[in-house]
Amino acid sequence: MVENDKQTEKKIFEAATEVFMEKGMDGARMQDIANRAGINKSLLHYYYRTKDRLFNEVFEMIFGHMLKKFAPVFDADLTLEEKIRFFFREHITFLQKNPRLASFVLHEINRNPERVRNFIGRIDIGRLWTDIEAQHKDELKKSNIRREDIPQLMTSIAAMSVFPFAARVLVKSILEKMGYDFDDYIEKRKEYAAEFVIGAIRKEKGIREKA
Amino acid sequence: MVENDKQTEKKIFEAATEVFMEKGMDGARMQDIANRAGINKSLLHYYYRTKDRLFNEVFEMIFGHMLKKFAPVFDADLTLEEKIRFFFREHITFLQKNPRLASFVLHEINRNPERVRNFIGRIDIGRLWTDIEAQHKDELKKSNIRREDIPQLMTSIAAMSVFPFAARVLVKSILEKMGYDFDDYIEKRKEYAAEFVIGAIRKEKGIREKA
DNA sequence: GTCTATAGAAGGATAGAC
DNA sequence: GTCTATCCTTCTATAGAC
Repeated sequence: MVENDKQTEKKIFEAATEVFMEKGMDGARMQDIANRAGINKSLLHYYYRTKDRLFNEVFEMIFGHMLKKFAPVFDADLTLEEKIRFFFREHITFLQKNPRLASFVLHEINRNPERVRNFIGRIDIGRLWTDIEAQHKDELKKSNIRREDIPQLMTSIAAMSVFPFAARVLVKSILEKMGYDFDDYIEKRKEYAAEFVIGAIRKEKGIREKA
Repeated sequence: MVENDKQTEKKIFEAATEVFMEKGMDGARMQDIANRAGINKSLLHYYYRTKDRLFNEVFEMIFGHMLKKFAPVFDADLTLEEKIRFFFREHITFLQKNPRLASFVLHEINRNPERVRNFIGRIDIGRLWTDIEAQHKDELKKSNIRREDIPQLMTSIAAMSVFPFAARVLVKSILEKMGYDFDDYIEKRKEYAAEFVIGAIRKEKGIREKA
């Protein structure tokens, strides 16, 4: 049945996504994936040949999905501050729905650098970069952000959003021991992170004007 | 030879630390560890019984070492701003010397939450927390930082320092494609991160004074 | 396309000689 | 304490029936 083919392949892919996200490539077992998909182990190989191929397809999907979440930042017709608020709202909500994603991607990236380079190679980052610079030339100048500071700023923004999820278990443990609720903390972070970054940027201007 | 006992045990421990940091618990092979230590596989079991025990000892050492790096923040006789500058200088330098540490710890933490809870259980976090609050009561009030914002601030500080290393391969790939040097970026981050956070905090005051 | 059975390899762990 | 040899389990992958 052709109907069933797609069904099965999809079920396998979804089961594999779950298991790989939970255990990572090295910790995942083909048997677990088969069980979760409700099919036989051999079928995995019938559809995907090897564990490696299956993992690669899953990883590329997830990593691509994650990078896509950054896209609006590069073309939205918004001011820099609006973009920052927009980004944190969307991105943290995305990670909220996929709490294991950050940790999974970071681990697998470091485990196999080649994969990342392949991926990065396919993107025209130079283009995105100059777009950002062009779009916000005035704002960057007003905030006294030099070209060489852009990597610092970009990674700081990513850090504010990703870290709480990447260190989820640790942060959650500590917060709960102090009587805070993790979900509530994340919800509040959408706004906090935006104001934090905007404040940091405004300050660059302030300090240098005084000097 | 008693001399050699310590020698061997230490060599094993060091080799294990390297291999576990590189491959993670699931990806590490006892054979690799034996090879790197220049001894036989059986000796690993002679000294550490199982892979699990060996891993646990390594993990506890690394995790403990990492947490210790946060200690000065809680008792140093410095102002809040001085502490922030001190922290980033010390902590980023520490991660610079152990570039795989962040990624390793984050992965293993999420893979086995129980381990973290054990560890956290042993620390009197409540005490540390109230110390921080007491030490900087006036400064926190001046910057209009409410008690409920402390988790946001603390995780933001950790994020600024840890993220570039946790996402090392990705950040490095992108920066290099744009003509930046990663090591240079990290070196500059020691100061950038501090000023970024201090700016963000000052701003909380500013915004609310205007309103 | 899906299953059962099994090959084949790898890895953790132990026994026993030295 | 250290090595060689080997056991035993687990896991990926394939062969072959239906």
